[in-house]
Amino acid sequence: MPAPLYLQIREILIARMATGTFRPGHPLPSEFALAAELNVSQGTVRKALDTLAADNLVIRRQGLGTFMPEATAERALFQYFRMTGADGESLIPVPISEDISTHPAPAHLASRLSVAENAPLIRIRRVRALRHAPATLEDIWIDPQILPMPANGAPLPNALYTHYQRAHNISIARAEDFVSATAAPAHVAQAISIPQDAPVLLVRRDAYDLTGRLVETRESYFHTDGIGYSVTLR
Amino acid sequence: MPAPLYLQIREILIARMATGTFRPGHPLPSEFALAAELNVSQGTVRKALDTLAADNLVIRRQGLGTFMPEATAERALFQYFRMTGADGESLIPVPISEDISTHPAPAHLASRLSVAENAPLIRIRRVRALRHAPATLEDIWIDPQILPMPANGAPLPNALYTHYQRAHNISIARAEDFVSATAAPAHVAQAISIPQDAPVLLVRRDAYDLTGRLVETRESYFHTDGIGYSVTLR
DNA sequence: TAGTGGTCTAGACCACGCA
DNA sequence: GCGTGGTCTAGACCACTAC
Repeated sequence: MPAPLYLQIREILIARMATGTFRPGHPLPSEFALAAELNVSQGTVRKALDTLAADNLVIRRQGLGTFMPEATAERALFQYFRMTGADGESLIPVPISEDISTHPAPAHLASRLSVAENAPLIRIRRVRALRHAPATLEDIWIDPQILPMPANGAPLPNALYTHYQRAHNISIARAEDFVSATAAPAHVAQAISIPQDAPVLLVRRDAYDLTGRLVETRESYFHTDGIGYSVTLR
Repeated sequence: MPAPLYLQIREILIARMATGTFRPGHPLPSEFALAAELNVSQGTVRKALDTLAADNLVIRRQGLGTFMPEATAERALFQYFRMTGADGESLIPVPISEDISTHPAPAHLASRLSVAENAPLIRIRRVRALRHAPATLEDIWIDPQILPMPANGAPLPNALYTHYQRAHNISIARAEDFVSATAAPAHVAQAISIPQDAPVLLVRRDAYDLTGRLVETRESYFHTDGIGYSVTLR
């Protein structure tokens, strides 16, 4: 049995976003235009667009159109940055330092990123502040085969997802977080000025693009003094 | 400007679930029956039901009907228990001990539960195992004015949300989690057999019913050895 | 004013679960 | 076979945005 029409339409639209037929920040064709082109009714296109909007893969604005989302810093913050104050107040991370280098893939990351053990991986290590104090160290690992990067030298844009989208037309569509508690390793403790072995949050994140491909994995350590990972369950 | 019809219908249906007109585990009237009764088209009822289904407030089953969800143990696990293994494997908590008592509301909880400081609150302290080892201690706080409980004595059902729904017709509709890392307090360390001050996850949860009222707040400590809090962001 | 998405309706047919 | 929700269509009108 074939998939329902509106899901077929959905996949077509996702493919067009993934391949660059539609461009981030730009409107998609109108519902009627898509319906005419794809030989379905406008209601079916609407249903496909509604499912995409529910997954934050498009943004609908009455009177304006349906837009492919742009990976702005604001969007990354709102959608993917989950750290807040104890009362839910939103926090803004401020970059302190950043270091790009290449390393052989550690065993526990190689399988996650589907590369051979010891294959070269790019590692971005950065320290950021929350509430004017250093609070997090992150290691971001990417496969240079998917996302080439200046291994040394050229500065990196503030929001990485913006870079992925602009330079490589890779849009982050979904992230899986795994949150645990651990004792701060020495390099983390030193970077964010806390005692070694102090309790810290460790957030492991796998980020996937529109085609479902894993494009980045990161390990973020957070000092959780009046700060925590917030999420709503329904 | 009035709210759209389908949102008005949505609120009516929520109210009927909250007041017991619809019963957990039972089907709602069919789309056509509701449409006829509420003087709207079947399509409008469908849209209202779709938004409810998206929030897990009803369950739709083709050929059977649309059901008000029952707060079963399985459902509580699947929907609200976020702890998994490092590879995402789901874990099942096994009760080890449970203790019900009454305490004056601590300051930091009184405001959250909207009761006076030192007003009597019921506290359920329980210890549970994951993978056959004690792994979590939880303190669950409720206002006896909302959810009366046998302060001492009578045993409690395994799944608390089941009890809320069966005995008081209160369905949990939404939960807000705030996850941080902390050093294990003495009573936690002792209960789950880890060294005092070992890093543990602390999950603070506020749970709301169908009317948006906060009915429970809990603080859960987890030993995160190969275990973590998992969530997908879109 | 023109064009977009948002709401609402009406009706047809399909897929599923059960008696 | 019957009743349920699921899909698909067609068309009308509203609300918002830009020009």
